Amino acid sequence: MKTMHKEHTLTKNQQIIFDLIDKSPEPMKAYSILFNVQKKGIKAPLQVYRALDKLVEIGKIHKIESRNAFIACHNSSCRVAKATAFSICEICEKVTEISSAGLSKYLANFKDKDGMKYSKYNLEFFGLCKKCR
Amino acid sequence: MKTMHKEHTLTKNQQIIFDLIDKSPEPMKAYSILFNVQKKGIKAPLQVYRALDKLVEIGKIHKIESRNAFIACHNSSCRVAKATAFSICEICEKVTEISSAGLSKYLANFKDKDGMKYSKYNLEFFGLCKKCR
DNA sequence: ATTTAAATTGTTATAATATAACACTATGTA
DNA sequence: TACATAGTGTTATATTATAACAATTTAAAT
Repeated sequence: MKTMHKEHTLTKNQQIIFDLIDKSPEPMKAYSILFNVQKKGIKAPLQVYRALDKLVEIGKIHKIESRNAFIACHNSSCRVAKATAFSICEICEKVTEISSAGLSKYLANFKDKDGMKYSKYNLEFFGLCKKCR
Repeated sequence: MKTMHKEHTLTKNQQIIFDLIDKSPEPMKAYSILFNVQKKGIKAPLQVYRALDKLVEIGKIHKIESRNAFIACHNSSCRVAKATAFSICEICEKVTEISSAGLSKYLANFKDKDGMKYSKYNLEFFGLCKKCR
């Protein structure tokens, strides 16, 4: 017993789909994932969506909401899908996960007018990446 | 000539759809909007989506990306759909536009690791509203 | 006033994204 | 073993969104 929280051992489908997304240089859409894993025996949308749901839940991947696409988590500070921030290039669609202690601290401590705090958030910045400017 | 920026006079379809969203206490989904405006002669999804696109573009409404739903803008400080922030209750799905000078200033000035600034962003906070706690 | 460009409309069809329902299988654990 | 929980495979369907094209309206610029 050495870890605080359970290590999620991925199931076969979850592992196949995670590996694909993790290798991809850009966010992947569900049906593109489906197309790419059909040779591995995953034939139906639901098999993909179920794996995606679980992978999002345990924080291995994130959904880019404005793009309906999924990206592997490369940010140790996003505590299990609770707090995510991305930059998105509006020309080339490159997406980068933002890893800023300052930003996550600011947002984690943000209180609205009623004094309410929110432990979970998703932030998407839009602009032009270096290449596209 | 008294205003700096053009006043967008809404077209008939845009006005019908904006009025509906503006009256709604909660974000509305496209096909729910369609159902509600069919009696006014708007019969096809595209007519709805085109009006929605335009209303989003001119900042009269915002899209709640995580919900695929649309809400009227009640925040004078969101400069034409460029910078939006919402709180979303995960139980009752109540959505509130956040109007915080501090937050918008912080995000407008946020620079990533490469020193890049993003003028446009969308932030969605999740939690439980007062009623649901 | 007439022309022209730009935006909007109406329409049919279809693409893309996502879930319901059900029977079955694997896995962990009491 | 038996029980609960999570995952699988499958078919069907629901939900969200856009393509393509012809017609019409609007704005503004001669």
